[in-house]
Amino acid sequence: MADNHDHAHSHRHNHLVEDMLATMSRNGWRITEQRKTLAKIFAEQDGYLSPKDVYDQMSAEYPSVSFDTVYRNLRMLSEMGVLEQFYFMEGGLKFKGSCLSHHHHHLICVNCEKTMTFDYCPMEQSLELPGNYKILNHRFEIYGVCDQCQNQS
Amino acid sequence: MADNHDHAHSHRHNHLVEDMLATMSRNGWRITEQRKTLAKIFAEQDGYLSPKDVYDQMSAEYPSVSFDTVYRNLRMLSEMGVLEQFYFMEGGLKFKGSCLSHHHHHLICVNCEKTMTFDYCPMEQSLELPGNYKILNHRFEIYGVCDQCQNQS
DNA sequence: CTCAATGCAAAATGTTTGCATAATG
DNA sequence: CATTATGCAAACATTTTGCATTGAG
Repeated sequence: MADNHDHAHSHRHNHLVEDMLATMSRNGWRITEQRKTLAKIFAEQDGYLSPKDVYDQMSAEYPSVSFDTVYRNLRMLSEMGVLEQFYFMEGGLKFKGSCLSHHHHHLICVNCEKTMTFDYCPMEQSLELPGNYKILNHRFEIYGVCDQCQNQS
Repeated sequence: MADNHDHAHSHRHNHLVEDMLATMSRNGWRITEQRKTLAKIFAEQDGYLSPKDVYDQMSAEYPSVSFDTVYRNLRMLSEMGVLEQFYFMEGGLKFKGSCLSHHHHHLICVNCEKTMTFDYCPMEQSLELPGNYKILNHRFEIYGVCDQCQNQS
Protein backbone atom coordinates (compact mmCIF):
# COMPACT_ATOMS: atom_id res chain seq x y z
CA MET A 1 0.00 0.00 0.00
CA ALA A 2 2.66 2.45 0.97
CA ASP A 3 4.38 1.78 -2.29
CA ASN A 4 1.99 2.93 -4.95
CA HIS A 5 0.69 5.56 -2.60
CA ASP A 6 4.15 7.08 -2.37
CA HIS A 7 4.76 6.58 -6.02
CA ALA A 8 1.59 8.36 -7.06
CA HIS A 9 2.56 11.19 -4.77
CA SER A 10 6.13 11.58 -5.86
CA HIS A 11 5.15 12.93 -9.25
CA ARG A 12 3.02 15.61 -7.70
CA HIS A 13 5.80 16.37 -5.22
CA ASN A 14 8.45 16.83 -7.84
CA HIS A 15 6.14 19.12 -9.71
CA LEU A 16 5.47 21.19 -6.61
CA VAL A 17 9.15 21.38 -5.76
CA GLU A 18 9.96 22.60 -9.25
CA ASP A 19 7.17 25.16 -9.06
CA MET A 20 8.49 26.54 -5.82
CA LEU A 21 12.06 26.67 -7.04
CA ALA A 22 10.98 28.31 -10.28
CA THR A 23 9.12 30.96 -8.32
CA MET A 24 12.17 31.68 -6.19
CA SER A 25 14.33 31.91 -9.27
CA ARG A 26 11.84 34.17 -11.05
CA ASN A 27 11.89 36.48 -8.04
CA GLY A 28 15.66 36.69 -8.17
CA TRP A 29 16.44 34.40 -5.29
CA ARG A 30 19.23 31.91 -5.45
CA ILE A 31 18.55 28.21 -5.28
CA THR A 32 20.54 26.91 -2.37
CA GLU A 33 20.61 23.43 -0.91
CA GLN A 34 18.60 24.59 2.09
CA ARG A 35 15.92 26.12 -0.09
CA LYS A 36 15.67 22.93 -2.11
CA THR A 37 15.20 21.00 1.10
CA LEU A 38 12.64 23.51 2.30
CA ALA A 39 10.66 23.16 -0.92
CA LYS A 40 10.76 19.39 -0.64
CA ILE A 41 9.53 19.46 2.95
CA PHE A 42 6.49 21.51 2.06
CA ALA A 43 5.77 19.58 -1.11
CA GLU A 44 5.64 16.36 0.87
CA GLN A 45 3.45 17.73 3.60
CA ASP A 46 -0.28 18.45 3.44
CA GLY A 47 -0.61 20.08 6.84
CA TYR A 48 0.89 23.03 8.61
CA LEU A 49 4.40 23.13 10.01
CA SER A 50 5.76 25.38 12.71
CA PRO A 51 9.19 26.97 12.28
CA LYS A 52 10.42 24.42 14.82
CA ASP A 53 8.97 21.52 12.80
CA VAL A 54 10.67 22.85 9.70
CA TYR A 55 13.93 23.34 11.54
CA ASP A 56 13.81 19.76 12.83
CA GLN A 57 13.17 18.35 9.38
CA MET A 58 15.85 20.54 7.85
CA SER A 59 18.47 19.56 10.37
CA ALA A 60 17.85 15.92 9.53
CA GLU A 61 19.39 16.67 6.12
CA TYR A 62 21.58 19.61 7.00
CA PRO A 63 22.71 19.21 10.60
CA SER A 64 24.39 22.60 10.57
CA VAL A 65 21.32 24.57 9.52
CA SER A 66 20.47 27.47 11.79
CA PHE A 67 17.16 28.69 13.10
CA ASP A 68 17.43 32.15 11.70
CA THR A 69 17.96 30.83 8.19
CA VAL A 70 14.80 28.81 8.53
CA TYR A 71 12.93 31.90 9.68
CA ARG A 72 14.38 34.05 6.94
CA ASN A 73 13.41 31.60 4.25
CA LEU A 74 9.94 30.97 5.63
CA ARG A 75 9.34 34.69 5.68
CA MET A 76 10.60 35.16 2.15
CA LEU A 77 8.60 32.27 0.80
CA SER A 78 5.48 33.64 2.44
CA GLU A 79 6.07 37.06 0.96
CA MET A 80 6.48 35.46 -2.44
CA GLY A 81 3.23 33.57 -1.98
CA VAL A 82 4.84 30.15 -2.13
CA LEU A 83 3.81 29.48 1.45
CA GLU A 84 0.66 30.39 3.32
CA GLN A 85 1.04 31.34 6.92
CA PHE A 86 -1.52 30.81 9.53
CA TYR A 87 -1.68 31.48 13.22
CA PHE A 88 -3.20 28.69 15.26
CA MET A 89 -4.60 30.00 18.51
CA GLU A 90 -2.74 27.37 20.44
CA GLY A 91 0.41 26.45 18.64
CA GLY A 92 1.41 29.76 17.14
CA LEU A 93 2.51 30.53 13.64
CA LYS A 94 2.59 27.76 11.07
CA PHE A 95 3.21 27.45 7.38
CA LYS A 96 2.06 25.29 4.52
CA GLY A 97 2.64 25.18 0.80
CA SER A 98 0.04 27.34 -0.89
CA CYS A 99 -2.08 26.52 -3.86
CA LEU A 100 -1.57 29.37 -6.25
CA SER A 101 -3.98 28.25 -8.94
CA HIS A 102 -7.45 29.01 -7.65
CA HIS A 103 -9.45 30.55 -4.83
CA HIS A 104 -10.55 28.10 -2.19
CA HIS A 105 -11.02 27.65 1.52
CA HIS A 106 -9.74 25.14 4.05
CA LEU A 107 -11.08 22.33 6.13
CA ILE A 108 -8.51 21.75 8.83
CA CYS A 109 -8.09 18.81 11.18
CA VAL A 110 -7.60 20.18 14.67
CA ASN A 111 -5.68 17.08 15.64
CA CYS A 112 -3.17 16.39 12.85
CA GLU A 113 -3.71 19.66 10.95
CA LYS A 114 -4.16 17.83 7.68
CA THR A 115 -5.92 20.27 5.43
CA MET A 116 -8.37 19.78 2.61
CA THR A 117 -9.54 22.48 0.26
CA PHE A 118 -13.03 23.18 -0.98
CA ASP A 119 -14.32 25.62 -3.54
CA TYR A 120 -17.47 26.97 -1.92
CA CYS A 121 -16.98 30.61 -1.03
CA PRO A 122 -19.45 32.56 1.12
CA MET A 123 -18.50 35.80 -0.61
CA GLU A 124 -20.25 34.59 -3.76
CA GLN A 125 -23.54 34.96 -1.95
CA SER A 126 -25.13 38.38 -2.00
CA LEU A 127 -24.31 39.20 1.60
CA GLU A 128 -26.00 42.06 3.34
CA LEU A 129 -23.24 43.65 5.35
CA PRO A 130 -23.52 46.43 7.91
CA GLY A 131 -21.55 49.67 7.65
CA ASN A 132 -20.07 50.86 4.41
CA TYR A 133 -16.85 48.96 4.53
CA LYS A 134 -14.77 48.73 1.40
CA ILE A 135 -14.22 45.01 1.37
CA LEU A 136 -10.67 43.84 0.86
CA ASN A 137 -10.53 40.20 1.70
CA HIS A 138 -11.99 37.48 3.83
CA ARG A 139 -11.23 34.34 5.67
CA PHE A 140 -13.30 31.22 5.99
CA GLU A 141 -12.07 28.06 7.64
CA ILE A 142 -13.78 25.01 9.00
CA TYR A 143 -12.23 22.97 11.78
CA GLY A 144 -12.90 19.38 12.58
CA VAL A 145 -11.38 15.98 13.12
CA CYS A 146 -10.38 14.08 10.01
CA ASP A 147 -11.39 10.51 9.24
CA GLN A 148 -8.05 9.02 10.29
CA CYS A 149 -7.90 10.89 13.58
CA GLN A 150 -11.49 9.93 14.41
CA ASN A 151 -10.72 6.24 13.96
CA GLN A 152 -7.36 6.07 15.61
CA SER A 153 -8.21 6.91 19.20
CA MET B 1 -23.21 65.38 18.57
CA ALA B 2 -20.64 63.90 20.89
CA ASP B 3 -22.97 64.50 23.76
CA ASN B 4 -25.99 62.37 23.06
CA HIS B 5 -23.77 59.91 21.28
CA ASP B 6 -21.79 59.36 24.44
CA HIS B 7 -24.88 59.47 26.54
CA ALA B 8 -26.62 56.81 24.50
CA HIS B 9 -23.52 54.67 24.77
CA SER B 10 -22.97 55.00 28.45
CA HIS B 11 -26.06 52.97 29.27
CA ARG B 12 -24.91 50.13 27.09
CA HIS B 13 -21.44 50.41 28.62
CA ASN B 14 -22.62 50.20 32.18
CA HIS B 15 -24.67 47.20 31.26
CA LEU B 16 -21.70 45.48 29.64
CA VAL B 17 -19.46 46.26 32.57
CA GLU B 18 -21.98 44.77 34.98
CA ASP B 19 -22.32 41.69 32.76
CA MET B 20 -18.59 41.13 32.76
CA LEU B 21 -18.24 41.67 36.48
CA ALA B 22 -21.19 39.36 37.14
CA THR B 23 -19.56 36.65 35.03
CA MET B 24 -16.29 36.99 36.94
CA SER B 25 -18.13 36.80 40.22
CA ARG B 26 -20.17 33.81 39.09
CA ASN B 27 -16.94 32.02 38.19
CA GLY B 28 -15.55 32.68 41.65
CA TRP B 29 -13.16 35.49 40.75
CA ARG B 30 -12.81 38.49 42.95
CA ILE B 31 -13.80 41.91 41.72
CA THR B 32 -10.73 44.05 42.07
CA GLU B 33 -10.19 47.62 40.99
CA GLN B 34 -8.03 46.49 38.07
CA ARG B 35 -10.68 44.10 36.86
CA LYS B 36 -13.31 46.81 37.02
CA THR B 37 -11.07 49.03 34.94
CA LEU B 38 -10.43 46.20 32.52
CA ALA B 39 -14.16 45.62 32.09
CA LYS B 40 -14.72 49.32 31.50
CA ILE B 41 -11.99 49.48 28.89
CA PHE B 42 -13.49 46.68 26.86
CA ALA B 43 -17.05 47.93 27.31
CA GLU B 44 -16.07 51.28 25.86
CA GLN B 45 -14.18 49.85 22.93
CA ASP B 46 -15.63 48.30 19.77
CA GLY B 47 -12.38 47.16 18.27
CA TYR B 48 -9.53 44.92 19.27
CA LEU B 49 -6.89 45.80 21.82
CA SER B 50 -3.43 44.33 22.21
CA PRO B 51 -2.11 43.51 25.69
CA LYS B 52 0.05 46.61 25.30
CA ASP B 53 -2.98 48.79 24.47
CA VAL B 54 -4.75 47.44 27.52
CA TYR B 55 -1.73 48.00 29.70
CA ASP B 56 -1.45 51.59 28.50
CA GLN B 57 -5.10 52.30 29.21
CA MET B 58 -4.90 50.57 32.56
CA SER B 59 -1.86 52.49 33.69
CA ALA B 60 -3.68 55.73 32.96
CA GLU B 61 -5.93 54.88 35.91
CA TYR B 62 -3.60 52.65 37.90
CA PRO B 63 -0.05 53.82 37.30
CA SER B 64 1.36 50.95 39.29
CA VAL B 65 -0.34 48.20 37.30
CA SER B 66 1.99 45.54 35.98
CA PHE B 67 2.14 43.80 32.65
CA ASP B 68 1.78 40.33 34.01
CA THR B 69 -1.43 41.21 35.80
CA VAL B 70 -2.83 42.49 32.54
CA TYR B 71 -1.84 39.25 30.84
CA ARG B 72 -3.23 37.13 33.63
CA ASN B 73 -6.55 38.89 33.56
CA LEU B 74 -6.82 38.88 29.79
CA ARG B 75 -6.17 35.17 29.75
CA MET B 76 -8.71 34.50 32.47
CA LEU B 77 -11.36 36.63 30.85
CA SER B 78 -10.82 34.84 27.56
CA GLU B 79 -11.11 31.45 29.22
CA MET B 80 -14.35 32.61 30.81
CA GLY B 81 -15.64 33.75 27.45
CA VAL B 82 -15.93 37.39 28.43
CA LEU B 83 -13.29 38.32 25.88
CA GLU B 84 -12.66 37.01 22.40
CA GLN B 85 -9.10 36.69 21.31
CA PHE B 86 -7.88 36.99 17.83
CA TYR B 87 -4.50 36.86 16.19
CA PHE B 88 -3.94 39.53 13.58
CA MET B 89 -1.28 38.41 11.13
CA GLU B 90 0.56 41.65 11.58
CA GLY B 91 -0.06 43.02 15.03
CA GLY B 92 -0.20 39.82 17.02
CA LEU B 93 -2.69 38.81 19.63
CA LYS B 94 -5.59 41.09 20.42
CA PHE B 95 -8.71 41.00 22.50
CA LYS B 96 -12.19 42.41 22.39
CA GLY B 97 -15.30 42.11 24.50
CA SER B 98 -17.34 39.20 23.22
CA CYS B 99 -21.00 39.09 22.46
CA LEU B 100 -22.30 36.10 24.34
CA SER B 101 -25.91 36.28 23.17
CA HIS B 102 -25.96 34.94 19.63
CA HIS B 103 -23.89 33.40 16.86
CA HIS B 104 -22.50 35.89 14.40
CA HIS B 105 -19.47 36.78 12.35
CA HIS B 106 -17.29 39.86 12.05
CA LEU B 107 -16.58 42.56 9.56
CA ILE B 108 -13.30 44.10 10.64
CA CYS B 109 -11.70 47.36 9.58
CA VAL B 110 -8.07 46.65 8.75
CA ASN B 111 -7.17 50.22 9.61
CA CYS B 112 -8.84 51.03 12.93
CA GLU B 113 -10.00 47.49 13.72
CA LYS B 114 -13.52 48.68 14.44
CA THR B 115 -15.67 45.60 14.17
CA MET B 116 -19.26 45.12 13.12
CA THR B 117 -21.18 41.90 13.45
CA PHE B 118 -23.52 40.27 10.96
CA ASP B 119 -25.72 37.25 11.26
CA TYR B 120 -25.20 35.47 7.94
CA CYS B 121 -23.40 32.21 8.51
CA PRO B 122 -21.99 30.10 5.68
CA MET B 123 -22.45 26.93 7.73
CA GLU B 124 -26.21 27.25 7.32
CA GLN B 125 -25.78 26.40 3.66
CA SER B 126 -25.66 22.75 2.74
CA LEU B 127 -21.94 22.67 2.08
CA GLU B 128 -20.39 19.78 0.25
CA LEU B 129 -17.19 19.16 2.12
CA PRO B 130 -14.39 16.78 1.20
CA GLY B 131 -13.11 14.06 3.53
CA ASN B 132 -15.19 12.79 6.41
CA TYR B 133 -14.26 15.37 8.97
CA LYS B 134 -16.29 15.60 12.11
CA ILE B 135 -16.93 19.31 12.06
CA LEU B 136 -16.28 21.16 15.28
CA ASN B 137 -16.31 24.83 14.51
CA HIS B 138 -15.57 27.43 11.93
CA ARG B 139 -14.33 30.90 11.36
CA PHE B 140 -15.56 33.48 8.92
CA GLU B 141 -14.32 37.04 8.86
CA ILE B 142 -14.46 39.79 6.31
CA TYR B 143 -11.82 42.50 6.22
CA GLY B 144 -12.18 45.94 4.77
CA VAL B 145 -11.88 49.63 5.41
CA CYS B 146 -14.70 51.22 7.36
CA ASP B 147 -16.58 54.31 6.27
CA GLN B 148 -14.69 56.65 8.60
CA CYS B 149 -11.26 55.40 7.60
CA GLN B 150 -12.12 55.61 3.90
CA ASN B 151 -13.06 59.27 4.24
CA GLN B 152 -10.34 60.44 6.54
CA SER B 153 -7.24 59.99 4.38
C1' DC C 1 34.69 36.93 -8.91
C1' DT C 2 30.62 39.40 -7.04
C1' DC C 3 26.83 39.59 -4.41
C1' DA C 4 23.37 37.04 -1.96
C1' DA C 5 22.68 33.42 1.63
C1' DT C 6 24.29 31.29 5.73
C1' DG C 7 25.68 30.49 10.60
C1' DC C 8 26.77 32.40 14.77
C1' DA C 9 25.90 35.21 18.62
C1' DA C 10 23.39 38.41 20.64
C1' DA C 11 19.33 41.34 21.01
C1' DA C 12 14.61 42.45 20.84
C1' DT C 13 9.91 41.00 21.56
C1' DG C 14 6.10 38.95 23.73
C1' DT C 15 4.46 36.05 27.35
C1' DT C 16 4.76 33.25 31.60
C1' DT C 17 6.23 31.90 36.38
C1' DG C 18 7.66 32.03 41.52
C1' DC C 19 7.25 34.36 45.41
C1' DA C 20 6.48 37.92 49.01
C1' DT C 21 3.07 41.59 49.84
C1' DA C 22 -1.44 43.70 49.54
C1' DA C 23 -6.36 43.50 49.14
C1' DT C 24 -10.91 41.10 48.61
C1' DG C 25 -14.85 38.67 50.31
C1' DC D 1 -8.92 36.38 58.72
C1' DA D 2 -8.26 33.05 54.96
C1' DT D 3 -7.31 33.07 50.51
C1' DT D 4 -6.91 35.24 46.08
C1' DA D 5 -4.82 38.91 43.23
C1' DT D 6 -1.03 41.87 42.61
C1' DG D 7 3.71 43.64 41.60
C1' DC D 8 8.27 42.65 41.08
C1' DA D 9 11.93 40.25 39.01
C1' DA D 10 13.47 36.91 36.48
C1' DA D 11 12.73 33.13 33.21
C1' DC D 12 11.17 31.55 28.94
C1' DA D 13 9.88 31.14 24.07
C1' DT D 14 9.89 33.05 19.74
C1' DT D 15 11.51 35.93 16.22
C1' DT D 16 14.84 39.40 14.45
C1' DT D 17 19.33 41.67 13.59
C1' DG D 18 24.55 42.59 12.67
C1' DC D 19 28.40 40.79 10.92
C1' DA D 20 32.08 37.75 9.16
C1' DT D 21 32.19 33.64 6.23
C1' DT D 22 30.52 30.62 2.65
C1' DG D 23 28.61 29.47 -1.71
C1' DA D 24 25.59 30.29 -6.00
C1' DG D 25 25.39 32.29 -10.42
